[in-house]
Amino acid sequence: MSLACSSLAAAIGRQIRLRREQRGMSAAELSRRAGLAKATLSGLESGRSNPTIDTLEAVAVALAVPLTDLLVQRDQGAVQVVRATDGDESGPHRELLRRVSGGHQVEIWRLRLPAHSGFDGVPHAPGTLEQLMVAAGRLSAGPSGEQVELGAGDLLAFAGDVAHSYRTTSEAADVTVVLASPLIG
Amino acid sequence: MSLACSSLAAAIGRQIRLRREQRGMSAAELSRRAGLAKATLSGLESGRSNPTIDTLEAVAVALAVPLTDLLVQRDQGAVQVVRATDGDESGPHRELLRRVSGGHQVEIWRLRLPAHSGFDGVPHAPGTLEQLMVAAGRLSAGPSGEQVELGAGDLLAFAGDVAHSYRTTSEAADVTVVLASPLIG
DNA sequence: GACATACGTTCATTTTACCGAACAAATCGA
DNA sequence: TCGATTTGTTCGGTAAAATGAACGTATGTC
Repeated sequence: MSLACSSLAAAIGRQIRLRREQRGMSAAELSRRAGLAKATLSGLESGRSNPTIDTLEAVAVALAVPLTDLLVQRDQGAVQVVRATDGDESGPHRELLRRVSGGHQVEIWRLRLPAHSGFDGVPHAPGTLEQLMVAAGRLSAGPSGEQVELGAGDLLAFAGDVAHSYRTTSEAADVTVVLASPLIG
Repeated sequence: MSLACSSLAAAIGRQIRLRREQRGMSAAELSRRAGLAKATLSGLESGRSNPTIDTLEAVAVALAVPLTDLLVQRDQGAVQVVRATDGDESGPHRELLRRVSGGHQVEIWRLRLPAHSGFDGVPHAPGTLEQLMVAAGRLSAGPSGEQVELGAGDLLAFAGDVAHSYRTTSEAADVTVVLASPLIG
C-alpha cells in the first residue's frame, strides 16, 4: 500500500464510498458482493492504494454502475450556462460545451417556440440532466425561479427533475434539447 | 504478469494499441511519453496484465485521450438523417429526433464553419455515435463516401469511429454535435 | 449485565504489476 | 556491406496491490 496517494485514486475512493453509502451498503457487504477482501476496499476507499482495473470493475459491478462513473466526480445538476463565443470567423471552430459521464440514455429533442409563447417542462426522472442549445432566436429558460436569458448559440444545462419552463418574448426561438437520463437498474 | 487475462484488460489493450497506431506512434515512444517501461506497455497492449489506474491514466495523457475513452467497446450505427420539419409556426412545437439507449457518455460540441471551409473529424472511440444538429446554414457532412447535404434544422446521425468530415460551400454553418460513447461496465 | 454479531481498520503473507536490462528482428544511413 | 539505431518482446528483481486473519469498536439480543 503506497503512501503516495495519487489524486486520481483518492477521487475514485471518494466516489466509491459515496455510491456505496447512497445505497445504504456497508463496506463489508460491498467487499463480499465484489468478491474482494475487506482490506482491499478499505484501502481503496481511503485513497491509499492504486487500484487495478479488475478491482475497479468488480466494485462497479457490485454497485451496479458503469465503470466510468467511478472515474469522474458525479456531475451535479447545477445550472450552468455556456455563452456563445464571439463570431471569430477566421476559420473552422470547434468547442466542447459539456460532458456528461456514463450510464445515461440520451434523447435529442427539437423545440420551436413562436414569439410570445412558452410552456412548462414536465419534470423528468430523478438525476436527469437537461441541456438546451439555442439554435436561433431568444428565450428565457431553466428551473422555476432560476430562469436564464439565452440567445442564439448559448447553452444551458440544469437538472431536469424539477419544474422548469421555456418562454419567448418578442422573438421566436429554435432550440435543441439533449436529455441525459440515468438508467434504472 | 498473470495469465488469467481478464476480457476487460484485453479490450483496453486493443483500445490502446488502436489509438496509438492511429497516431502513428511507436510503442517505445508511447512508453517514453507516458513515463512507463516498454515492458509495461507491451504487457498492457497484449492484454496480458491487469493495469493500475495510474498506469492507464499515464497512457491516456500520453495519447491525449480522456481516460474513459480507453474503456469503450465497439458497436456500429447506421447513417440516418432526420430532415427539418416544415415551419408550422402556429404554436410551440416539440419533436423527439432521436433516442440512444444504454449507458453512454455524452459530449456536446459546438461547431462553426465559415463558408468554403471544412475539416476532417478525428475518428472517435469505437462505438461512438455522432449526431449533428444544424442550427444555421448549410453543409455537407458524414463518413467519407457517405456525405449528406444538410440544411438548418436537419439532424444527421452516424457512427463516429470512422473517418468523417464536414464541409461548407457558399454558406457558413453553425452546428451542434452530440457524441454518445458506449461504455464497458 | 453478558453474549453475539457486524462493522471498519491494521497486520503478515502471497501474488503480481512495474521496472530495468538483455534480446532478436527490423530499419536506417554511410 | 557494415554499423548504428529503433523496434517490440522476454527475463529476474523489487515495490506494492490484494489477500486472509486478527484487532478494537459499535450495535443488537437474550
